[in-house]
Amino acid sequence: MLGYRLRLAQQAVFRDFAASVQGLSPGRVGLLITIDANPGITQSRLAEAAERDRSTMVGVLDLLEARGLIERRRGEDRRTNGLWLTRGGRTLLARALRAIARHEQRIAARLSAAERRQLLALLGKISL
Amino acid sequence: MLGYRLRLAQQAVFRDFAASVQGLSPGRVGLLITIDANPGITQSRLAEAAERDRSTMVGVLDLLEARGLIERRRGEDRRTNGLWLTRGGRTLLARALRAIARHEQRIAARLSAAERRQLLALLGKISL
DNA sequence: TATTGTTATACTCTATAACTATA
DNA sequence: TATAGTTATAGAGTATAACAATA
Repeated sequence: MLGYRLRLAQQAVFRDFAASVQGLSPGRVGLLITIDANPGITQSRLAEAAERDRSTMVGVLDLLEARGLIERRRGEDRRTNGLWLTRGGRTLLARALRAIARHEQRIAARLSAAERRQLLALLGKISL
Repeated sequence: MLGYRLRLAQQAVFRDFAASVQGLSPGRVGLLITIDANPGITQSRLAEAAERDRSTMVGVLDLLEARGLIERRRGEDRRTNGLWLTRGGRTLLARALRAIARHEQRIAARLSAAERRQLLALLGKISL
């Protein structure tokens, strides 16, 4: 029951996210944020941060690179690729972050400030 | 933030579910429950109930049938297949439901009764 | 004409194993 | 030997389009 209701709520929030941040899933935004905060991060360390296999990253980064959002540059350790946001990537990330802020406000508007705090606290207790 | 925390909580609960109910995902259990409650339900109406395309059902039902959990029987409207749980399906469903009850108790144990009610209410407010 | 189950096909997201180039 | 990126492959889980049988 709780798991089910949790999933419904998560899906509702996800739908709102997808509708407001077009063309960038939560996971992709997370990658862009991580790269933005750690310019030159290698693919493997990004994969660790996202808790994904490094082989999974390859295709995702291929897509982000093909869309002109990120750049791979060979590191001084020539086995590695450092990752950077392009100008376009920074622009899109900034736009996505504004959309996410509006999205959060829309979700938060369904709750009072106290309820929101409560919900976060209760979710924290469950997320062992 | 809220969406993210929601996802973490949902994943934590899902992990506990998967660990306690081996070999049957929440979605599959839902199908067995629906068939159990509606013996002879057709594939298309089951698909509607699960909010999936009827073509998606085919493969899932093939698997459940191959595992001997369900039976397809041609309906009097000979375009349709009626679905029934087999004896093995009923046994496994009963076992899964007991495991789910223990799972729910384990999750609920992280919250007081009042907190649990609160959480359900707050999730309801979000799940528009 | 419309519906049911099915198939062929495809897309997303994920992983494991093995390869290559470097270290 | 060990690591980084890559490729081939696979497996859930999902969908759309088209087809045969039936209504």
